[in-house]
Amino acid sequence: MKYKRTHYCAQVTTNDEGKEIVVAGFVQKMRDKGSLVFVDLRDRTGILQLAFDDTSDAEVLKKAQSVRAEYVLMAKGVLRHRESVNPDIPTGQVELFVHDLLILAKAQTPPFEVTAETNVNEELRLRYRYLDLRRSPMQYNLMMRHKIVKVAHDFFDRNGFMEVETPMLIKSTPEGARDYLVPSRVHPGSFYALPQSPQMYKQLLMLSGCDRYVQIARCFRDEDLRADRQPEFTQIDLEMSFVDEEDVMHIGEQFMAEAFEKVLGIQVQTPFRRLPYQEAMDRFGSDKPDTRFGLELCDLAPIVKDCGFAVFAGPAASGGSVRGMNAKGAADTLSRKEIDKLTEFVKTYGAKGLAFTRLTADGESSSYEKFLTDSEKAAVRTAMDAQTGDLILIVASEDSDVVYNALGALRVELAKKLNLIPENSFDLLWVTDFPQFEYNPDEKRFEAKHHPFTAPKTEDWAKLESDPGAVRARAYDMVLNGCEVGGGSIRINDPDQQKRMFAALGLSEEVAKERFNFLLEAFQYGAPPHGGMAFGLDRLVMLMLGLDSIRDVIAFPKVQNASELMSGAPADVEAKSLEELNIALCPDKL
RNA sequence: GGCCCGGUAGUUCAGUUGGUUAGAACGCUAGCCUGUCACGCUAGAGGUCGAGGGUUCGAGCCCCUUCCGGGUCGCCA
Repeated sequence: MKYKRTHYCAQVTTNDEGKEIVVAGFVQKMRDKGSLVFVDLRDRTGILQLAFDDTSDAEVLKKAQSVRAEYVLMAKGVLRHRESVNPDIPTGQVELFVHDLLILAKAQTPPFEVTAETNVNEELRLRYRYLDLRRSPMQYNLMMRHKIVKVAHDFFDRNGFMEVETPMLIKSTPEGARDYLVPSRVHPGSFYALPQSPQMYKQLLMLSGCDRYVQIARCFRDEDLRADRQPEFTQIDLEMSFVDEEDVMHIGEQFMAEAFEKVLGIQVQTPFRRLPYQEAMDRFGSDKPDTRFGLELCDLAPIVKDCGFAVFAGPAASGGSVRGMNAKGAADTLSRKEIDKLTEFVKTYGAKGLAFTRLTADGESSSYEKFLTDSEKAAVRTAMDAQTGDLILIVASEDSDVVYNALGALRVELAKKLNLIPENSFDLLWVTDFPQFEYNPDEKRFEAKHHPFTAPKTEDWAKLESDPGAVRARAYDMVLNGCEVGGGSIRINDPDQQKRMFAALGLSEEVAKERFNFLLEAFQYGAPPHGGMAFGLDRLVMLMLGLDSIRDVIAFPKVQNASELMSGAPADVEAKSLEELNIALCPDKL
């Protein structure tokens, strides 16, 4: 470098006027007024105007006139007060009158304008991600992500956690999400898996006496993407020895409080509210409820179990579920047509339909009240606290999960439609007392809701074999604005108990041994009681920044079909590479 | 795997019941301009209408298939 940079663009202030300074960056914009030229120079801090005129060296002026958007420049000059001030930018009082200009790199015209507000198709942004990342909102997102990670390093260090790296090439365990597999060259026909989480390794670190572990860990799950889900993502992963739920949750809350305070300057109240799983489901139809608004669910089964409307009476009488919510004051906001749309909406969650009563000031209409007696009709209205102007929405199903899911989703959809969600608000809570198991009707067996290392509540061990559906886990999820941002549990630390858990999950002793022998074996050598949790970093950053796409907080994200548009990954490999790995492709399946 | 939405200059979009040579803005190129900062003025270039097939005298528009991107259900211990 001919010169050393002395200032970032937006760091200069009126106090620097008269000083000789050197700045470097990209050309945001060039305005050529003939013998008066302005160049807006951008670096990651912001923009500084460079000025040239006919008192400039002729060569320098000519060079300035030749620059184009996104050229890379270094400029040496004297900072001076502007003749005409621009109040819209932080450096709008000053400009750099340039004595020497270095064009360090030329740039092709970019495929889209590199400006803060861009309206461009995301596909194009991702194809040219390096240009997209030059934009100030993306710079901001990456910087905020960095700050959250920094808080994590500092906070956990201060609290006695040590960072340990766990392997990326591990043994595949077919439980849970689909693994990404990596073929082994030296073991033909064998595969590593990329970790879905460092779960077993961090438990082994507790057994190793690390006592408190943390890792900013990359995790991989070969499942379909969503707006808030990437196949490759980052967890703030932690584990602690000699603790119970309270200790882990306390650390988790303290970390969140520090992150919000140091990164956003927002005080969050600790301890967070706690909601047992069943209450969350009954009131909000979700195990990750957004409690920033009402629209709570109401159980109508007791009222309609004997009614003449089979759609309600059937599920209500036979262990299914009939629940509703009252969209207060929405009778006029939502037309029949929009209610039909909501009906289609709940159908995507497996509901057969959406019953409604619309109490507009001009009159009442209902899809189901004609089937009820006057007293049943009144009882439903009373239970829902229905007044003129309200809209009652009801879902009934033999499958309670369908009712919870449909209404849980409908609740959020309605809140958005009716603008019930306060902006810039953060709602943090714990959901506790999760069921240990989830019944899988296809495989006709119970599966771990969390994972197979989660300890059941002490008093529920007795029901492990006799009534698995009633066993509650020592697990907890942290929920932020209706999204799961973290979760964890107290783990099983006794090898016999762990074996018993595997058996309850339908894993034969042989299978359990084959998959988890190293863990079971390790536990024979004395595992301290331990537990931990993991935060989804990407999702946390997204929510803290009020964004609705996880891709906006990941430098180089993947798109819906799990490919990366910039590099084109995944891609074919040379036949030689496959040969080396003893891998043959099935051409008819490609 | 299912459902929904989108794909027209470099970009964002418009494009009438299917009808001549597919438009606008921004950007780009060239020229002019001493206080611009959404600079201004003048001129200009720029299109396999995602791709393939079909219907039709005629397709950006209708039909089928397919590719790409987004949302979502399933899936995500």
